[in-house]
Amino acid sequence: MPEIYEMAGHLIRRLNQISASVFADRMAREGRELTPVQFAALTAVEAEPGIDQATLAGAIAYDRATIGGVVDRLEQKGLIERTVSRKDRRARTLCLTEKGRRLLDEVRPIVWDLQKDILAGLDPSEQKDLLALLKKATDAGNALARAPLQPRDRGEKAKVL
Amino acid sequence: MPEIYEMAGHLIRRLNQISASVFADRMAREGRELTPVQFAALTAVEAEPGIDQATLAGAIAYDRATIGGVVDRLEQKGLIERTVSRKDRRARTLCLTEKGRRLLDEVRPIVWDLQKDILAGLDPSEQKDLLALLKKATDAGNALARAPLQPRDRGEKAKVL
DNA sequence: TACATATCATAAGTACACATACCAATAGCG
DNA sequence: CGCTATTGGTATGTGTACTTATGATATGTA
Repeated sequence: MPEIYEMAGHLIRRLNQISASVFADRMAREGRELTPVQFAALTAVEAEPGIDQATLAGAIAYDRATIGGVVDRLEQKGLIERTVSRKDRRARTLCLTEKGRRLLDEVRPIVWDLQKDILAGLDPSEQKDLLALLKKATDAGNALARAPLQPRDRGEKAKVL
Repeated sequence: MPEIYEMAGHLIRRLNQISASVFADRMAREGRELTPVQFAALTAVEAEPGIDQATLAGAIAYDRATIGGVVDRLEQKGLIERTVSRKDRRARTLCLTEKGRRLLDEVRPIVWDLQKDILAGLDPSEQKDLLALLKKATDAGNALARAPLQPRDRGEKAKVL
């Protein structure tokens, strides 16, 4: 019987913990206040302006209820604008504000750069292997997650505007 | 500039999400109500009866404040007993109850078995590789986490009883 | 022994992450 | 057109996961 320290679940949780910590530390050091989800949400809204909350949730693999709160905070910070859709009065259409666009442009290179710190203990070839294995495992396990990723067509524009 | 879907942070989060989901689903199917942390905590208390909360937190790499809540819930379920230490009146000594010991014995094989479902998309040799890389990356990044793992000596008995 | 320092647990506050249930609104179908 | 099923967002509740602050207690040192 393996110890928990050898189990997949434990190791994955630990690495996620490290990853979140690296992200938070780096943001703090850069004088930014942005969480990983918030960054992902901004990125997805930029890629598809006018996206509604449910579609956004699927695009970054989060729960609908969770995204509600995330968007609340992004709106409070003035990074995102939320308007009732004209096509579907249930839906909230999301767009970046000027401030949001600017912040995203500034933060993106930082987030990109910090990725290497997460796996700093591995040499480049190991990093590449790990990334490939993570990709394969997450693709295969996607359906098992509570909030599966709902891949979006690259060219797809928001249908619900 | 890579998309978020290719970034280490995103992939790690997704795999953790899948891992947590597999754990929860399996527990529900087996008619058990136990979260991953709760399982880890029970395991650590069994390995070192009389351990205090801060040491427990270090042993399974959780924040001290988080563990407080986890232990609360385990105590409420009657799986753990919490008593003020006689050696140090600040510390709370933790021990499994008979019910806790029984539950742990029943659940352990299930948790062990479910690990393979988390990485079901990978073939055995890839699973082995991924596990090794995860181990190396977490060991190397341990100090970066907010709640680093404080490895315990295998034979070490609780000093604070 | 007096005192500064460190440690254990808890409290309060923020932010996820999810389940569940609900309402408003749309969509599919006969 | 009316009925039913589905969907988008929110509300509520549970359980992490962390920060910062506080009180009680230990500990090291002068």
